[in-house]
Amino acid sequence: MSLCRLIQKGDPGQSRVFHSTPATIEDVARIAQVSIATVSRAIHNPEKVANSTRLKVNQAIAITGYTTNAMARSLRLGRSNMILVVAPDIGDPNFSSILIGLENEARAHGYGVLIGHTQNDAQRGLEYLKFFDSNQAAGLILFTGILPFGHQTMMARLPPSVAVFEPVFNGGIPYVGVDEHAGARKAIDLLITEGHRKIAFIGDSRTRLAYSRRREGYEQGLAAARIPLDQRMVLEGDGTSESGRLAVEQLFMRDTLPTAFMCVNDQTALGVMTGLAARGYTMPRDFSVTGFDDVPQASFMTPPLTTIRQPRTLIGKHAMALLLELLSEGQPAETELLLVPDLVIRNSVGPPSRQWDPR
Amino acid sequence: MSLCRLIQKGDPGQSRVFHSTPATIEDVARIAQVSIATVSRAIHNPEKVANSTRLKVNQAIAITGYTTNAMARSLRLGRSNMILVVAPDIGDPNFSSILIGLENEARAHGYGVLIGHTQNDAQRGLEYLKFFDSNQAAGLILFTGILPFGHQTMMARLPPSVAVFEPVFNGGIPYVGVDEHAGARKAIDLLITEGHRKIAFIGDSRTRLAYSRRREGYEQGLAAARIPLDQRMVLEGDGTSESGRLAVEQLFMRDTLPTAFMCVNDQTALGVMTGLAARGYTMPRDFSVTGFDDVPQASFMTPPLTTIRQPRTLIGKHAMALLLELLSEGQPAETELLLVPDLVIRNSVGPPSRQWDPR
DNA sequence: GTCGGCGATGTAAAGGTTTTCATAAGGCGC
DNA sequence: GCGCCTTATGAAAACCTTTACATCGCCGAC
Repeated sequence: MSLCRLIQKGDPGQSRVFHSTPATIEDVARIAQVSIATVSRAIHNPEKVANSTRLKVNQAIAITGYTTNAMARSLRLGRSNMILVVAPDIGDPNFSSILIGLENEARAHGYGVLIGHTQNDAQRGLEYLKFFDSNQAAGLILFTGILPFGHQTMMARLPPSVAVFEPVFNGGIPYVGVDEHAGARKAIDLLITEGHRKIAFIGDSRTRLAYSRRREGYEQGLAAARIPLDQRMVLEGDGTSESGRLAVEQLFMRDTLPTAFMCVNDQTALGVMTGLAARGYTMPRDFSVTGFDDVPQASFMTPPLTTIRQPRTLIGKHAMALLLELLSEGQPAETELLLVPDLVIRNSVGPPSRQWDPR
Repeated sequence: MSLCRLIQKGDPGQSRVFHSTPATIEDVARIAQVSIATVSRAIHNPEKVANSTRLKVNQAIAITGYTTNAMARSLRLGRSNMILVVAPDIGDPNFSSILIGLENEARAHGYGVLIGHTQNDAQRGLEYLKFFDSNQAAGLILFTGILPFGHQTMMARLPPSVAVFEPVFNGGIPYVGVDEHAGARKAIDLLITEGHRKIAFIGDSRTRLAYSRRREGYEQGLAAARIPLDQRMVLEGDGTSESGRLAVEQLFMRDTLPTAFMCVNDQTALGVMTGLAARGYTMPRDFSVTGFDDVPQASFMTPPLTTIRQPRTLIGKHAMALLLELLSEGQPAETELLLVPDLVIRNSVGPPSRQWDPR
């Protein structure tokens, strides 16, 4: 009779996999002839039950195909095993690779990944907070440094969070990203090694830490090579390819042209190359160009772009690990984790053209 | 005294948003001076409570900032408000746009989107089934026509599912995707309109319905223009750019060359164009090439690829709508929903070169 | 032989919700 | 004025788990 419920529930003609109602801990307890408390312990604190009992329970679990009901568990425990990942735009070319890292790490620890995108709409960002209010998510990954709700007001209710890819402006939120300095240095050092001395920096005036850090890397690289910084060579765009094109136009209106363009990101680099191509120049013969990020299109540009690759999947992995640590320890081991990005050499960098640098 | 718990729980110096413990339905009931049953009804079946009572409850909800605990709700209801989206590879260029549509539609209906990727590993696919066993997800969206677990065995336990982008081989699973026939017709018709008569089709021999349908579209287009089908013009690749390059090599070894290449997807088209460029030809002067999908790189190819755009976001939206309908109605309204894709004209198609078509 | 302590297990409460069933009140037809 | 139907509400069970506490038996030390 201890088997009666199982049989009654299952489809007798089929194997155990085809229950209409999933088995509960009670089914397991009945078959193993123990109490539900023991079953729970056998699962989550195996060292607390006798070997013989554990064996019986495991057999019963195998027979019933029991899986813990996560809803009941979360309800009881007061926390879920979901992590919410919010991005302003899921379509961001960087997003999916980071997501892979996030998801892998989460899954390895029994967590699920929930996604949301806000389209930069604070209202929509707020909607996602309900996942925390209603206990459906335990932690938050923030993409692109944007707090998806009003800044100050909401800090107090903010769940355990980790920012990824770009730090959150002004927040005390742990951050996992790339060592922008080191990356920028790799780009500028390459250009200098190729022989360039007049190197323009096409920046991004939006207040993102990442961008100013890349610029600092540029300046440090020049300084290290004892090349004086020429402010006329530093232009501010907004990170779009259009702003890259505009920067080229501006430079051509002046008397001094650079031999190379170091761009704050790949989009800008694309714009720069488009602008130069429109004027009839060929890269890297006439000008050298570097980007930053290594977006998927980078290898399809003409010429394929030499750039700094974001270790996206790795960033995701570490960010999730940090968040899970935060969740269990309460305190993050570190508040900022920077990974050193690699230089990807393609075909947009060469020695300076004699035409512009007749030295 | 009805307020005492609220005050005790809240931080008196702050607004209601900063509770340490979230309000429960009981807090609301106490403040509104009604039973918890009434509160629940006021929220989910407003027409079942008196107007005056509903008002009291709503005020109490506003005061407490109450949000239904989704865990408790799901536990009680036996179903969750999460939809699992599984893809073999999250990094797939088509994935993120579809995801946007999926997520938007889900959120609009109070559902959350959970993601998983299997890397084509059935074992990992199986792991995701636990989300259903444990009641954490109510429905499943399958990406790229792959059932992430062994085929036959698992069909019986399969949760309500909708396939997206590509139909699931042999499964009775509702499918939302693109009208491959219509799309292929748009490509072939364009080439024919430009004057091409000798058009090669570089296919994908893998058994995906999508691919054979595109080929059917190719054949129908030829038939409609009364151009006899030349089997030597139909090559089978495997959907990779490498197979596109190989197809070019094969064709050049024969006596008859086409004037245009209709490719089963953009990757193949990229390979074809690479192969042609390697032999010194320029598109579209010497050859015309079309793709299918409009992957993000398509506009960065040389020349920018004329292709058929998958209405990805729309597909996602409809797929999620279909799944939610399935969840509430039990039966899908339709079992296959095909959206007509648009032709995106860029610069890889022109009139046939005199060199190959001296007519 | 008794007692303390310890290891293994069971009992029961708690977590927050939805819903069935019962109750109560109010309105209406006769 | 009575009974019946309807409408509004409340009490309590059920969903499934985890865990604090209680119980029980056994071993070793005295």
